[in-house]
Amino acid sequence: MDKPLYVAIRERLEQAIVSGEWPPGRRLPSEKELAAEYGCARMTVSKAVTALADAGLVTRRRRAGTVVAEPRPRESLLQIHDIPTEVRAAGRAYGFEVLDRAERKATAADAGRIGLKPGQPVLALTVLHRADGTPFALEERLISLRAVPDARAEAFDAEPPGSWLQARLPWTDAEHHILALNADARVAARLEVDPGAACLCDDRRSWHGGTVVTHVRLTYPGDRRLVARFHAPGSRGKT
Amino acid sequence: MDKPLYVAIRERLEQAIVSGEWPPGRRLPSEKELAAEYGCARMTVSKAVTALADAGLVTRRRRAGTVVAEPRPRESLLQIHDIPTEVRAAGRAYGFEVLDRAERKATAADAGRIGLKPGQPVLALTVLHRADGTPFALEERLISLRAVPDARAEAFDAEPPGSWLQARLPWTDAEHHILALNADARVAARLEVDPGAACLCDDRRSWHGGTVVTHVRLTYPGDRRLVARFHAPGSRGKT
DNA sequence: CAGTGGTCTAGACCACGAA
DNA sequence: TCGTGGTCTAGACCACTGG
Repeated sequence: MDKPLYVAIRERLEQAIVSGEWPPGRRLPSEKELAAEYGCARMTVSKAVTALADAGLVTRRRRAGTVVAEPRPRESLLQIHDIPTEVRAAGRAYGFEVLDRAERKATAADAGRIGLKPGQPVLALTVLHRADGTPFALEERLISLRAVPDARAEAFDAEPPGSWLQARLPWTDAEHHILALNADARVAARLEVDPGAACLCDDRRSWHGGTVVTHVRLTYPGDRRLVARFHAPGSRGKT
Repeated sequence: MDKPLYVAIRERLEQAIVSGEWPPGRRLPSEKELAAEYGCARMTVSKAVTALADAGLVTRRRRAGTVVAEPRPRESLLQIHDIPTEVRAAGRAYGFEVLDRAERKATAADAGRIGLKPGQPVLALTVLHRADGTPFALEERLISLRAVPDARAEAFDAEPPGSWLQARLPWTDAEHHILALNADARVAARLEVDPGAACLCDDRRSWHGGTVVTHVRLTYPGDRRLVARFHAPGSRGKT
């Protein structure tokens, strides 16, 4: 695996948190205990736990120790952005259907969207996400089959492509372009909104290491909110 | 100031970079040199420079050293989001006008927006930003006068309030809520778009340390894009 | 090859704040 | 009070890569 020890420690802790094994409020072992557990210096675990705190997964206070943070509000977090998780977190039933699927060589238009050279094999998918049966988001995705050859054989019947991809090839970098559009007839029909209604588009490109993996355009009804939080580098931040 | 040494070092380097004193491509002193310069251990400067690299201000390569990064593309970066900078970076002439200004006790509606208790003194501003004379964004801002008493005496004739605030009380945390709206008559008139046109709203709340400083709603014509980039914690990332 | 950043160690002192 | 995290040291070895 070859990854730095502090990354491995961070991932193990992260896994315990996101899987729910350690629920919000659960206290983590102290740095000293973690150092003993992993047989390393305290600074190494400190680096791992500090990264979790920067990511907002845990809260650290002197004497009180490090505890798993309450999950942030119900809105879509731009950083995470797994639609099934988002819908279920709002207490709604999640469903999806693959409306269209095509495997092809990237056209010039595709190439511009995904950031690959024309001619590279891609998988194009259109997916509708639903919450309590109501259209929630329309997803138009391109997957680089060079980066993810397994996608060719995947039916995407158990999991939508975003979640499937995240499990196999988690992104290391993502770029979102966000814009507002008036719904055209096609989008209005899919999302069951009035033609001309303002919709929010999130064009997202994801990399794994230096490789472009996927491009997705998510179109939401306009009253949906995207939420992004930023923490100025090096500052201690708010409570 | 009592701030940690690695923060002080990061800020000094950051200052040299954002001020343009060290232009893109300029090589920074090596960690060893910086450690000698500041009279501290190499790990301390390493922490500072690593933070700059995480923020994308510099790129680091073994043997080649650390160099000031090329500034990222021309679109609004959600993390930075200074409108004059954004407009000028696109090679357009920037202008703004304060359309409305009122000092008042926070109403219940204000309180919800800015995250303060009702009755706290706030300054409410409406500002129109222009690029080459064309409306670029409509800004509706609340400033906490408890956090920024100087704002009461400021005319905002040289600088728009966003830039002015950033210079006095830089945010340490920011939360953006992004949504799409159909322009109502008032917004359409201000932005000179058709009524009903899709507009992009960025509702932003900013903190300095634990204190709410300001809330701003920026409304853009829908074809404007907001761009956000994320780097997964602990990963090495793309080129 | 040699210099750079990347990681890690085994200590240390201190400030904070819950008990 | 006293355990916790926050910071810092003065070394170390290694991987990578430009010259």
